[in-house]
Amino acid sequence: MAATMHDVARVAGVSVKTVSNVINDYPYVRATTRERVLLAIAELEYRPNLSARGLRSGKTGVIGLAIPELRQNYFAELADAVIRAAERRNVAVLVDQTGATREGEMAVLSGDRLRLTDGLLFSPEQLGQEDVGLLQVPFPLVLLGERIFGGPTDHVTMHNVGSARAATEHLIEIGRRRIAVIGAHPTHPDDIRSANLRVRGYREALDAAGIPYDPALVRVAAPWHRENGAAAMRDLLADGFEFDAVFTFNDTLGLGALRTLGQAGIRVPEDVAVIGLDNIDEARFSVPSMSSVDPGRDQIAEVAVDLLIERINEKGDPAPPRQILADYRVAARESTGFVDPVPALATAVSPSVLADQGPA
Amino acid sequence: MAATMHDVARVAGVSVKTVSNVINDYPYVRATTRERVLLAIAELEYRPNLSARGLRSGKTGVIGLAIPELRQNYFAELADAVIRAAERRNVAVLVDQTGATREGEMAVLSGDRLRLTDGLLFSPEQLGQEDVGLLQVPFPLVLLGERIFGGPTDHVTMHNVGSARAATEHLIEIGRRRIAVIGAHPTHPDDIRSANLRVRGYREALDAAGIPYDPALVRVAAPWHRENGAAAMRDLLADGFEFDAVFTFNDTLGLGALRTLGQAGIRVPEDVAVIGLDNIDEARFSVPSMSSVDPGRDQIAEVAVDLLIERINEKGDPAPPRQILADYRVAARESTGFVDPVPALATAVSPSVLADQGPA
DNA sequence: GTGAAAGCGCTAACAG
DNA sequence: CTGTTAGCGCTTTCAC
Repeated sequence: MAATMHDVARVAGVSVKTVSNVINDYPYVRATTRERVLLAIAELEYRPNLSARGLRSGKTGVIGLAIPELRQNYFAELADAVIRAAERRNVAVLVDQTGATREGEMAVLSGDRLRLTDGLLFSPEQLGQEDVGLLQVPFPLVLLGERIFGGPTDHVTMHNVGSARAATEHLIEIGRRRIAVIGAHPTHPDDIRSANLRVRGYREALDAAGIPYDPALVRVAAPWHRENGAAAMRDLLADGFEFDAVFTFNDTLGLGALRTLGQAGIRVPEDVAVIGLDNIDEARFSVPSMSSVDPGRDQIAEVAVDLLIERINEKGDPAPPRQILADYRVAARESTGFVDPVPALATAVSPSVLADQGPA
Repeated sequence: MAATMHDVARVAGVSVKTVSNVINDYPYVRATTRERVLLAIAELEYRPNLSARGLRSGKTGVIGLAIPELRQNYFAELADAVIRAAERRNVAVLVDQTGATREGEMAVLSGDRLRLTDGLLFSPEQLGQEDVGLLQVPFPLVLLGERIFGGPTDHVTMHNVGSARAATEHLIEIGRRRIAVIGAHPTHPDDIRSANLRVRGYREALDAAGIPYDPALVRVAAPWHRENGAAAMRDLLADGFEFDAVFTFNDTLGLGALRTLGQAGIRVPEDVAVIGLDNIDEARFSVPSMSSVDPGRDQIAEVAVDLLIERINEKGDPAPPRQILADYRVAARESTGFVDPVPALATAVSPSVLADQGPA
């Protein structure tokens, strides 16, 4: 049987209260007493029972992270960043996969799958703006991603319009004019999900450069998987190959498009420049290496964990929901004619806080 | 304040024991009573407090998974499989990253980072055979990977020798004779870690086919990252290019090697056939797609979770440690001259061209 | 500075 | 079949 606090107290010749004080860094403990207690702890290899602590304090020190699937690179890297951020704050992370299904995402919000967690970071992939009401849950929740805006919870997300505009501007800067896009969704024009936000950023860049918008260059691809990037590129080529650059709405689509271009014998970046968005690790290792926009994933993880912990510890009336947009930057690589930079490092954290709740 | 069992009992007009019985599917509860309790639970939106349950029962229903880094594809896919397997058994998974450091791995074993978990799945990357003693820990532990063998705990691992032999045999079957290897480690010949096991499988296949072993074709690369696969391939080419196939000890090395071959203008598979090991998702999407040996990751996850749960629930003297080897199979793709199996895709591409989105 | 004692919400004897 | 009750190990008033 593992040692309990009472055992420690007995061995150290003090009361359990004193042991508790030592463990919880209560300042008013005489140094010699503290020493004796620590000795007893070491001797007995005592470890606090976290279930008991959780029961007593109402907090477990664990947060949940609900994502579609770890095998999608983007989410693996997000989970990595979240776990690191949480660890720095002495919090553990329980990872839940929704399987990218609507039922999975609803189950997470119902709280049935919440296990021993104080709150949840949630990155939906199926739920959309029309489900915003489901975010009204009886536990601390921080929303990630670009599926829903203006909900009742804190929300940390990349800057969709800005990073799409940056990607497009990068292609324009290297002299491209016929810039295709892969990853649009066939949705209502006023829908604010990320595909449309990225189309908006793309058009803003075109407008600013005085380049006319050609709907024939904007291709649908959903979901944003490699197969669909490859297929969309095949379509683009079949339709007459009248473009000199492609902006794919994520890196996975871009890697698929690169594959098709390679098979078709089209040179990248000479004939077609390619840029993605997400800056997943893999983009550095394709042939050619792929330029991308880094949407500030590490920063998103840091901020999201901070906000969630803040909400968990919040007392009294909850503060109004906040939306945080991460900083972004272009990572230029071979696919847009740059030599690979030294590996990118974590950027400083200076999130832009949006006053209103409008979409990014 | 959230509802407790007592609230439910009061509303349903029964005792807490009955509520507990209903929740825990105790069979001997009258149907009408059960109905009344379920109604009260729904009405109050009651959720059991898992800290209390954990304290009482000594089990939390959570297991830990300690891996080097989620951003390594292999581990993301492993974690994915583990979480799925655990979910089927109604267990949650807390993911811990050791950062591929010795300190991180030791910290995990010390139990200091164990939080609310009933046991641990541990995949070391730094600890080696000499650290086998550290695996003697006071909590249920199941070892994964190929760093340590013969330890005091259950161990689930791929079949290193067998899958390396299968990879080599595959190359021999398509007519290759000068088969290089990338990924050997500069260790003692009697060391049993996976690099050596894979060299052994390679040699077994050569011997069986009557092909002489040429040490000049066996290249060191460590760690098994893309950069090192690319570098080893550059070395091989620089040394005279006297090989017609390469077996890389994991897929990541293989993708690096592919990159070098592509840059050097060497045709795959015509000039050089390539096969990896791990069968990560990414292997299906390189150019050309890369053959690999599937080491049975899903099976490893299933079995590992089963063994761990079994150990957690074990009473009395522990059974002796077991070692389980997973089944493996070759996934033949373009890099060894096979056409890809049709990729499973879920495309929603009716209008390939997006309708105009209105003014920007 | 430290001790005594209550009780967090649940499960599992045990009694009926 | 169902109710009563005693803790699980910890934190936290409240005394001293």
